[in-house]
Amino acid sequence: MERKKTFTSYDVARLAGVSQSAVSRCYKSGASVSKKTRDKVEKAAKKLGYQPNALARSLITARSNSVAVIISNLTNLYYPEVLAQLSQYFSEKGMRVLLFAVDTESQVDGVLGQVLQYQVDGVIAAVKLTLEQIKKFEDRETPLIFYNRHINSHAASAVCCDQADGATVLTQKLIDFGHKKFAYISGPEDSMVGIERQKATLTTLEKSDISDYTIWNGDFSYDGATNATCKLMNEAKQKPDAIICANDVSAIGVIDTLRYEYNIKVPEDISVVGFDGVGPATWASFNLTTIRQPVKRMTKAAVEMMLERIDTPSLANEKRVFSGIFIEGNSAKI
Amino acid sequence: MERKKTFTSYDVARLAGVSQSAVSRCYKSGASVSKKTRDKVEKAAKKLGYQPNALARSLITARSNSVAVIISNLTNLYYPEVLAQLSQYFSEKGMRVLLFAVDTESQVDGVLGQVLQYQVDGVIAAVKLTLEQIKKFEDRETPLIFYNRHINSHAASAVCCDQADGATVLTQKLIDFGHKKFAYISGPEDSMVGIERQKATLTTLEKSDISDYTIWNGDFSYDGATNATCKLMNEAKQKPDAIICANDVSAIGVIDTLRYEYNIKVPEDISVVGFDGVGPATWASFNLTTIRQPVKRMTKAAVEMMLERIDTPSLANEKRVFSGIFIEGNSAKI
DNA sequence: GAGAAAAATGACTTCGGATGCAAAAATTCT
DNA sequence: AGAATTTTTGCATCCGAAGTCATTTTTCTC
Repeated sequence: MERKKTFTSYDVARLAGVSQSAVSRCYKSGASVSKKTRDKVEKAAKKLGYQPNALARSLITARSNSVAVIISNLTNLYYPEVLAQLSQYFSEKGMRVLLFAVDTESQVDGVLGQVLQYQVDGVIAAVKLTLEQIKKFEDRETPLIFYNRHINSHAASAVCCDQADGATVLTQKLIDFGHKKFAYISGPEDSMVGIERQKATLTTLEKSDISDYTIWNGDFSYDGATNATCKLMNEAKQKPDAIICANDVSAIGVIDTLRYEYNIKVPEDISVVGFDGVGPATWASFNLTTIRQPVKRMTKAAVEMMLERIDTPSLANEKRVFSGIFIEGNSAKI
Repeated sequence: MERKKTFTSYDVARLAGVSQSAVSRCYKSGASVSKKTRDKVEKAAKKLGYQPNALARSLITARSNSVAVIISNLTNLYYPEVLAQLSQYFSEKGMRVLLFAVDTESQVDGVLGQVLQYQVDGVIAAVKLTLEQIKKFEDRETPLIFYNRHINSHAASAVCCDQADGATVLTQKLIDFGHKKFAYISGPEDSMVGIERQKATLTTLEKSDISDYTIWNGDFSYDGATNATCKLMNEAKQKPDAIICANDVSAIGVIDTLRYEYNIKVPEDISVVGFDGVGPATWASFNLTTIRQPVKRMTKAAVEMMLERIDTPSLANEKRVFSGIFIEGNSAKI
């Protein structure tokens, strides 16, 4: 495994007849270089196809210009959009994204070591971290921003969509319309987002003295929702007239199952609502009534907060909470 | 911007009462370290929360253990799955993914400089590159593997799904069933994949002396397909009895439009087929008849080829072409 | 227990670019 | 033109871990 033959600043310097420092300065904005030297260097660099070695630079400047993005479940339909946006915005700011896609949140711990080793300037985590794990970043003064995960303590910054608010709005609208019997298709038990949505939903129901609801275990997935729906239809004593789903993909699974397995009309017979506002939610087959998360604004906020904190590590932690946008589709009578 | 206070191998060495070399050796498998020293070092490292600096290591070893993945369009529904798999497999092999998500392929050129600067050990490109761009990687002996893009010359390795074969199978099945009048919803003009599928489709039709087909411009997207379908239904002299779509998302757009805008039954009145085998294709609403790309096998192959070439840069270029899998759904009479 | 072989260790150098500093060159001012 | 500035420039050093090599320690053999 012999070293690759790439050119270094010394090669450029030799060819241009200047010192290595001069070459280095040509790649640093605001450095003092005469036009003559700059021309010589640029010409030589071009001739050799020279590109500065970002690793060497990072080693000395202690800035890698890269950010780790830790995402739990890229097949979730919601996250790819988030990732694309983050990547886009960071790229515009001259930062690179080092992707850590974990299958299950249990893999997170193994990944964190890697994250630290790569000397990333910051971390965006769309997974849960323990306080201990958070502390590791704190100790290093590496800014950490959660995406759609709160942390009880104020140990880290976060960008979130207001899950509770969105769920409340949705539920209240269903109640106001006159729905009486509810079912809730839940997310995975260990999902913070799922728990918040569920809690807000149930609270809202109970505030209106509605106790006629059942909860069925989905897991944010189409298949999970399908199973939950079958169970619901087979086991529940009476059919609900509204089904509130933990996310859009679940809602889609529910709708499909109702329509194609039980020949039930949505929204005529049963209303179904989701949460997220993913692409397929707008497809004519579903035309979901849902809460859309303002992904662009959220990711942009995350990137901004990150850059601020990289420049000024002492900045206090901050949480930015965005309200979801109610989308009136045609999957619920509202 | 003062330097972050992280511990280095010297700190560990001092605390453990050994030399820096000893610390370094403890982190290299197969190095010669006595148990006593190793224990001392491990204890000290743990106490300080020491993590080796991957940048410094990469600088001296000329191996960054990271791979650039350049992807054009993460909102495409097909790519997130690819990215998740790549990330997963690379991670298992101890490699990191540096993500370069470009919006349009015109952004690629700007990104390539970055890719090189980061000293990635290899590049997976799901975008088109010019021969000149390819040559840059060749010059550096950085392995380059295309994903679902051919390059005419043998200048680079590639992992592809056999677009032509898949399209041929699908088309032939439709012909064999007895469909006579066809429409094709195309992909973007500059998409290699789209062109190959289209060409194979048309060739197959013509081989069976079918000239009764029309082509409508989609762009791999739901909305594009919707527009194309409306045009088709409004402008075509007679309705097709089969619509072949450049990808699954288009097919879904077509089905929805036919059903909800024109009240046409699929597959009873018109057959619709797609290509890719994305998640939503299996949803009950669509139950698409399609060709599924074996994404797991393809990404695994890409990762394997990459690791081989990183170890042995002199390896000849190689193309691995996988056949798609015919999925008989219920969106086409076949 | 002496001698030979093997294993472990640390001093020193290296990777490639950035930067402080002093010297040199260019510019401005008397 | 000469002095006083200001701008450029190059030398030397640094970042943090890895590898080379000579030296020391341990293990093994007879």
